[in-house]
Amino acid sequence: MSLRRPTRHVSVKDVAARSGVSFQTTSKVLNGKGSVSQVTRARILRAASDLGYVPNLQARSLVTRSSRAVGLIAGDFSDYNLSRFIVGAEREARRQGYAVLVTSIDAEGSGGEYALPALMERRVDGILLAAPQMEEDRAAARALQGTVPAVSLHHVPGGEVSTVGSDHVATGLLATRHLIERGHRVIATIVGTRGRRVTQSRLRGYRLALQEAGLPFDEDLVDDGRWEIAGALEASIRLLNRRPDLTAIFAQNDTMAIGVLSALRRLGKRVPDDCAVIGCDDIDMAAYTVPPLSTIRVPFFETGAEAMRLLLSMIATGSAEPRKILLPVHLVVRASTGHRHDSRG
Amino acid sequence: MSLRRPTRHVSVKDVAARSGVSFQTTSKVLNGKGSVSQVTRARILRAASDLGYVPNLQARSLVTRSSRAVGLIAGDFSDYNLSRFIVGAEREARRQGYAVLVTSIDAEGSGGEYALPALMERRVDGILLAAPQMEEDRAAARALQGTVPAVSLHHVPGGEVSTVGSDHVATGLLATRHLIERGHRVIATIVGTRGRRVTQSRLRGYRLALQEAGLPFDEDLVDDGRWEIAGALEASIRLLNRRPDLTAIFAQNDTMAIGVLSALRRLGKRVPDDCAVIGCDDIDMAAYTVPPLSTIRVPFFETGAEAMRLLLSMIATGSAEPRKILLPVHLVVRASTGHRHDSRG
DNA sequence: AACGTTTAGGCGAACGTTCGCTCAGCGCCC
DNA sequence: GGGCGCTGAGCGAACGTTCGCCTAAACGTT
Repeated sequence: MSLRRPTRHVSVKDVAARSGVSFQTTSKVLNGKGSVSQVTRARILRAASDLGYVPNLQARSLVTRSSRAVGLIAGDFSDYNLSRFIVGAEREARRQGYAVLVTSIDAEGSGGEYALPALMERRVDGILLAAPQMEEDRAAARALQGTVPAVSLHHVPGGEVSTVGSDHVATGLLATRHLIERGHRVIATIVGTRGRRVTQSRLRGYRLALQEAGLPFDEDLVDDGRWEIAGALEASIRLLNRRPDLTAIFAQNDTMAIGVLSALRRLGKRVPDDCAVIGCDDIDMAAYTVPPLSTIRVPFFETGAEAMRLLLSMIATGSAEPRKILLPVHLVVRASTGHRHDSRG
Repeated sequence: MSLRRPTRHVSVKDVAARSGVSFQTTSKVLNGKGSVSQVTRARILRAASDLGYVPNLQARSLVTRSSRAVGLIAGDFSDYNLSRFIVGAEREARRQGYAVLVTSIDAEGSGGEYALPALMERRVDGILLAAPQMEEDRAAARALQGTVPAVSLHHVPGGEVSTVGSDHVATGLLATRHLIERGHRVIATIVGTRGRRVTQSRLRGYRLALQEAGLPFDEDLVDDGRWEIAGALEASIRLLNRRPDLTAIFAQNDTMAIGVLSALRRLGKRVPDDCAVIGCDDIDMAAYTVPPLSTIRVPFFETGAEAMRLLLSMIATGSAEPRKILLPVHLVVRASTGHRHDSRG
């Protein structure tokens, strides 16, 4: 009864003492290994349940050298997309009996240099990265080298880290192509933060679609909405000032699309008649804006699950060879892109 | 070099070997304990950094009997409110050097009976509950008894668990009182899931405000929006059918308020002239609906931080005495409740 | 009756720490 | 010059597991 600070938990030795066998035998029974007679097995199990025995996974991982825990380095998960991703990842980890240790890092990326060592101290078996603001963080990428298997939602400098994501180029392509098919010829786009890869890829999709249709690309039709409602609202106004002839706007996410709708309403423009709007992501709210928002559905939840699946398989097989997985996206048509537009170009 | 499955990490013994002292002395230096001469101290630190030593917190917690980790049992954290709460809690834990182990449980509450043992196996020092769907879960509450300090965001049967939350009665009161001050006399309310405590408390606030003003309470003015946009949309239509004379709607959260706005637009009613709308929570989007939504700001982030602070202090002091903390909410006036309404009652 | 083979369970060691005790050496004081 | 009190460092034990090896008894076989 040598008690230190906190109350002692019941250990395998306590169970052993109560059932009159060695603690190693107890361990065997509890893990279903070795050969133990029916009667002692029953006696041990009984004792364990009487005592309320809960195995100590920390002690176990000390000897097995595997914690069956993964670390998750996440950006702000009050962001809808990220949170869906995390839910998917957590669910999959749990399904496979892994614990998830989360550390979030701030928008400015502070905490990033702290997050990794903190997880390593806890001996996680692998790391899942979900913090887009780190995508150009070379220091973090280097720190990750040769530690533990890692999978990332975002790009990681060096290309040594496996990546799971959705096809952002296709996203931009499908959205823009849809507008073109609806008869639009002057199509603006509101992009997210310029430095981000997503932004560039979706923009590339946009240009590709224009090119396919033989439409010119015009810098005046691109503006920056900083991923925010307010940013997109202002960008919409600037765009319409520069190009009053535009008839459609592709916003690089649904949140910004809501800002666009807000701006158009304020300017007295009808959607989709005066101007069509399409977003990306397909957040819950997209179906309930006025008018309901056409969008490109991005499978965040599935991406998270898939990323975790990949990570756990890398842990299991010990494979370190980096893979890149892209999940498909698809078009969801709602009222904001309406029916066929009468091209006036 | 007795390597098992995964690669061996460098341990305190490796550092000791390289600097020619016993590993216990090395441990002392690394923890800043004991008395060690400057020169050996420097030598040890040098060796540790050369080798890239990372302490093993699992081994440490084995002997100290404290993992410096807390468990977080969360509902769906793609829910905005919950995610803000979690961000606040995680941030505070990190600030105090604690790791956070998350397990999410599904909407139906499945996974709840699994979550607790999973955390106990990992020997968390405390548990933070943030899964409103468990608020009547007696089995879970019992399972929590006498294990480890716990703090909850939601009510826990038995009242043995400390609770941190915001003042839901005040929320309903402030919202309704605001509408009354604006001159409204027939005020409807759209509630969330009926069984929930939040729902009941906010409804109580609503009734209190009516009573204050000498207005009658009418069941016909209450309908259920199930916390969802769609639910609130349907509820709004039912309400207006039953009571075409209503001039204001108080939705029990902003998401439902958006559904209300959507319904009113569909019915050709102007906001706030024909009908004023107020929500609760103050989600980001509230400022960008058409018209911008008046609401009651609920401090989710701060609630999370406060809850974690309480939990960690309980862990530190060993105190088990349950506390109830309520954080204040406040009114945010925007266009959806407009200016003074001409009472026609 | 002597010999393999299986079955049931014990035992020591290791995982990476922390902690408290011991002990040698040294300078200091009366 | 003997006792005292530091300082610097070592050592054994413990935390709660898993794992591989060992052994004693029981069994079946010619």
